[in-house]
Amino acid sequence: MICTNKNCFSTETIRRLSVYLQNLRRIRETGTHTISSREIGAILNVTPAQFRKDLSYFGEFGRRGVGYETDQLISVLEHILGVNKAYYIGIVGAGRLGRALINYHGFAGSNIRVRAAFDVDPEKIGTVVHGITVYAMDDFFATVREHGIDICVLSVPVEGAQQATNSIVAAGVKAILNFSPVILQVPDTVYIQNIDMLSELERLIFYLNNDTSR
Amino acid sequence: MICTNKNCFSTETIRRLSVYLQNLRRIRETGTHTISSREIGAILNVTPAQFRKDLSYFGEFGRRGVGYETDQLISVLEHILGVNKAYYIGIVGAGRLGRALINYHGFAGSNIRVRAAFDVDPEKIGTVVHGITVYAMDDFFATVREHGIDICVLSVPVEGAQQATNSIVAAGVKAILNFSPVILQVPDTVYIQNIDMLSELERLIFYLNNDTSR
DNA sequence: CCTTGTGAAAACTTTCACAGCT
DNA sequence: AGCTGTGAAAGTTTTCACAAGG
Repeated sequence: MICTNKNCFSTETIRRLSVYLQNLRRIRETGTHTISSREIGAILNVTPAQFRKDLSYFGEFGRRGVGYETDQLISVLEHILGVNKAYYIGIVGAGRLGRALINYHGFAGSNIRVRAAFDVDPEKIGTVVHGITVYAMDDFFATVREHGIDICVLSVPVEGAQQATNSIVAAGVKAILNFSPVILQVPDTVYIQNIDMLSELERLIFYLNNDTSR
Repeated sequence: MICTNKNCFSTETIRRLSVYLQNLRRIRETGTHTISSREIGAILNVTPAQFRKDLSYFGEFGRRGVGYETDQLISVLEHILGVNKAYYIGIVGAGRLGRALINYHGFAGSNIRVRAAFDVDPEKIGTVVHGITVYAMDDFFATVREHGIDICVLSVPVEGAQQATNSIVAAGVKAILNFSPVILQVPDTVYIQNIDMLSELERLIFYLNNDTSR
């Protein structure tokens, strides 16, 4: 549950808004100028009512009898999410996963920019991966300042995850995307999203074992 | 909502059980033989009641006045999730992300084994990445049979995602972990979990912009 | 006749609070 | 005294269904 000064809505609403945005960008490429909640629902596997409700927390953006204008809907979503300005990412942990993320193609078309990477391994420090320099964790604080890092992606091994998190918090970064399979302890002024591949896979395994016929 | 022949419970329950399992394995390493729901709750940021409720759908595993035996709890969770036998993974798309996943360290200690990778790029086909051969998508069907692939991880670029999914479905694989930012269309006999980095980051950006003081 | 926006209802999930056992 | 297991209550999210508008 999230409450702004205007309204309260589900955290899932925000996740879905981002999914709507990404997919509408792709839909726009196909030359679709107008789209209804029913059409969006069919493409994104969401009920039309869910889509309309999600938007309703932020205003009225459609035309009755017609639907939504693709362009307008995209700017509305960008504005709601706040992604109409650039955000700078620091990748903490320049192992295989970290290096893959530096060059992640899915950020294309968004305002998210990877600006720096960090590691403790002297072999990696100073190397340049796809135009991004790998800095020492010792220089973390200064480098975060210098590059204006807004969000850190944590891709270090489990053992170092909490310690790296402490550095991130100490440097004043308020948002962390965590790929390590640990629950990080942070003050509640810092936002965390966890991406846990193992638990997603184990969930799939549960489904395979329990034909929860849908 | 998931219903087996015994019981109904939240899909979130399953996700959490997997998180409990991973963390209990780590807790066991520290020599903890007994643990209470209160202690687990503090470590994993879950209410003790939530933990007990999650388990209650599957039986009674604790001792009143004492707590849970770590070893026993781990086997119970492995058994519930069905991860006490090995599962074989095929990585579809051997780009940067795919290659990082082939060597993903987080699978250590689990029964999840990467067995094969696939790509359409002739440059990549036939190469061996950390002991895993990259096969041609043309050989997908046969290779899936040969290696007994249970789950496919989809790490191809957006443009090829639906087509690759169609091959996966046609080959009879019933579970997909999807890293591409598209909603895949599959028959409802196939289970999908989506991992969408961009939407997780955009959610963090929303939080940064709306101090939803918690 | 089609589609949006939305209160109200339904469905689902979490938390409470306490009986029951060690 | 301390902790589990759980029905019942509270809280949250989704869906329904329809008024209002093009």
